[in-house]
Amino acid sequence: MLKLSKRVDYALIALMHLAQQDEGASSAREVATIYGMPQDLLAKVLQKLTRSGLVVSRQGVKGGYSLARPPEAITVARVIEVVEGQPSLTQCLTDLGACEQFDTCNIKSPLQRLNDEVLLMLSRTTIARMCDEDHASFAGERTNVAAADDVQLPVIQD
Amino acid sequence: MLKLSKRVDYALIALMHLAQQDEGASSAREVATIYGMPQDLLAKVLQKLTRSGLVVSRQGVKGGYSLARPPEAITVARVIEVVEGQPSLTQCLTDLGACEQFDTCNIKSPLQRLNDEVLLMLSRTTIARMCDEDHASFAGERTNVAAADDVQLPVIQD
DNA sequence: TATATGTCCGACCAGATTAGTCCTAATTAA
DNA sequence: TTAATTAGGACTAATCTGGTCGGACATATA
Repeated sequence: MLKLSKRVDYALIALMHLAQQDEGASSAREVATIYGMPQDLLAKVLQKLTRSGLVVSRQGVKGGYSLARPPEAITVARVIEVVEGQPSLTQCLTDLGACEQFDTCNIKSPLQRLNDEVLLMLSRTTIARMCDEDHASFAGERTNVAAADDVQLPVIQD
Repeated sequence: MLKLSKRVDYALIALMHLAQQDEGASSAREVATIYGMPQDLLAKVLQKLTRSGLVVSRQGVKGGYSLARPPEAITVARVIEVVEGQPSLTQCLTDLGACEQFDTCNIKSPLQRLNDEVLLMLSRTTIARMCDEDHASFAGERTNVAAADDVQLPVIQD
């Protein structure tokens, strides 16, 4: 249903957290416990982000992860690509060989356009922008999402 | 990876086919053989489309399917919703209960916006428009799809 | 140097989802 | 009646996803 995987969720949450950390690295465990996600899985995701140069890791006792570049330079499109591969609405847009059957395919071009538009949108959304939007949701009334009756609004401390 | 399921592909292909059929119904078998897709699976998809009123079916020997309304009135968003449920980028946007862990969740608002934008785009794309775009792809050069390295940034027109 | 804390990474498992098949019933034109 | 067709449930197989485990390596600090 067009869903992003949990891995991408975790990646975005973690990246936003790192973006709001002024200095010093955050360990996978730290981030995992704050947001209530499985530590091992998050660690894997962070490793992928590390290998592809979005974050840097430091091993050892005071180790952890921190952003490798300013949050303005990390797009959602890139994060998705790193974590779960090149995003595309339909198979035949990526593996072009598999489409033999569809000489008569009539949805290639239209879906290509849709795909491009989505991709454009995803690459216009950076981690920095997401941080802004998250904060903005506090300022205004609290009517967004769910029954946020009295969700203890945690101000990210630094 | 943001992929649509095969069912949605089949549904869109079939709907475009029906849209281009001036009169008379097309059987599932006919459509399936033309586009090389498994007949039973397509049949199931068409049944769903029938139940939700996008196409009408006629049983019996000369039976088949035809559009229940003009192709301008069938949006991709609706097709996805019918075939695989309400599309949403992330789980917590649909089942709001599952999010207990994330009081501290920082991605809800930003993803909500992204989700809305994608949905808007999907509901602006109708079967009629897809037919146009498919035809346009013949007129122009045949270079689309595939090696579109530098994605021609499409300006959203309305 | 020893140890605790941390990253790195591959292997593995279980459950969910998806694609696809098969079979039977009901409907209808010829 | 017969053949073609939709309707729909049951089932299987393959794939994907979320999550876990175990071990190797790195490093700050006592």
